[in-house]
Amino acid sequence: MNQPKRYLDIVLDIRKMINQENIRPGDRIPSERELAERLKVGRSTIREALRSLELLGLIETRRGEGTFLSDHRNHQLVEVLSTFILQDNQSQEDVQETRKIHELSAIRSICQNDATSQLSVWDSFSKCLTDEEGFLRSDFIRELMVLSGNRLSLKIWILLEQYSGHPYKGRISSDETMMIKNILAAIRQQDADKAAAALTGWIDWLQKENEENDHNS
Amino acid sequence: MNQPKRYLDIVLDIRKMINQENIRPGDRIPSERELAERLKVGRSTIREALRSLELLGLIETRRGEGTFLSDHRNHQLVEVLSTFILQDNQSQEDVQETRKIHELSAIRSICQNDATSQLSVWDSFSKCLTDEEGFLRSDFIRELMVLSGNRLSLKIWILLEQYSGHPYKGRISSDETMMIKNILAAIRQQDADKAAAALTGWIDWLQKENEENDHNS
DNA sequence: TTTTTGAAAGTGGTCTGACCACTTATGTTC
DNA sequence: GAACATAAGTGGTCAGACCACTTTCAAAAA
Repeated sequence: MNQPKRYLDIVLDIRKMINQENIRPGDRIPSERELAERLKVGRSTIREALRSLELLGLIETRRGEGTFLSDHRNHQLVEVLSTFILQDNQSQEDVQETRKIHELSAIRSICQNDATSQLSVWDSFSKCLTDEEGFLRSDFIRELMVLSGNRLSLKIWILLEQYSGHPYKGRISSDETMMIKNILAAIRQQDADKAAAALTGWIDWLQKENEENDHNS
Repeated sequence: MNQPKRYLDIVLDIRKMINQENIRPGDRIPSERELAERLKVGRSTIREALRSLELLGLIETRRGEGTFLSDHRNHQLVEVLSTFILQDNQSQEDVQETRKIHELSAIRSICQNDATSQLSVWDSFSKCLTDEEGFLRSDFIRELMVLSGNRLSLKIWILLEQYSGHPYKGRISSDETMMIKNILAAIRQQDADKAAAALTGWIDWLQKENEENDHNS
């Protein structure tokens, strides 16, 4: 009777327990030893279930303190999945392009925000531009991703940015200031197509820049 | 100094091992006992890492046979996650939206292909439409993702599609045939904006459809 | 010879008990 | 009352032991 995985039942039992005892995100769940006793299984089985849930970002464990129900917004699974997905996808082009996909979608999304959100967006960016000292390209793009409001997309972008060799390292040059101002202007006008085009221009320009640097070095 | 989780390192070690030894989906990976010896950790630690990967659908374990690398198409991830996470609106919306991002980018990319590629695209889709029996919505969208040529984007999409509860299950109804024809027409005209708009229409229509079904059941 | 059988080896599944490292609560001392 | 030391509780890890199951392969049977 191929007895199907005990730890999977445990996962469901734990979920049921969380429901019944009204455990909320951030609360502590019973200790491993207590769970083992209550569910009448070994502690190792409990741990296998918990580790799975932890990898999914559903719970959080702190040594010496306990196990806590997470507010599963972490999307931690992306990090692990990505290492598996990207393993055979050495095609750098795919990574670059996918990163661009998320960036362009983000700026389009921002353009479609309502006016009040629009205002805060403007604030964030113009503050960045005036602060000439130490403001990096990656900060600008990251701000873009954050403001789009899609946290999953942000997480994916962070990973892709790392995997594609940090294309946005370095400070914003005076040449680029104009491009960025064009991007901001398009956002202000809520013109998604124009903003996307302007951003594409900057990204491609940067990429060419990076390639030249790679050649020289 | 909070020693970072050992089993997470193991996950990465296993990934590296898979890479180095060129283990392909379907192949067997070393036994738990061998992994424990090679990585110099206890078997229980190995198991915690493997259980996590199993829940993610990245590997498959068969008692008495061994552990096998899966072609990440497994369902249990969705089942477990949905029981935990379905309540959380924000993250669900993020997943849906991110999936849509990849779909729209794919269709835009296809529209920008050259004429010869365009032709084969047309072939693939029209063959799907004439084959009325058993042609599923997911097949159409998947074909879209494949034809875009970005394999990384395709892989991410597959995961998101599972993670968001298989929104494209079911056959294409006669109502939808018209929408799809509009999409194909836009592709033929290489009009990216039009194609994206048409696809958005279909996706949103489908989403509304799914929500109604959920209410009824 | 070919087929059947069955014991052995190998694998994942589970349990137990023992430490370790860390945090929190408790109580003691100053 | 404050500072410190101790104990209790918790997750992290390990080793060893069975169990259930599959595969293998050599011995026995046909």
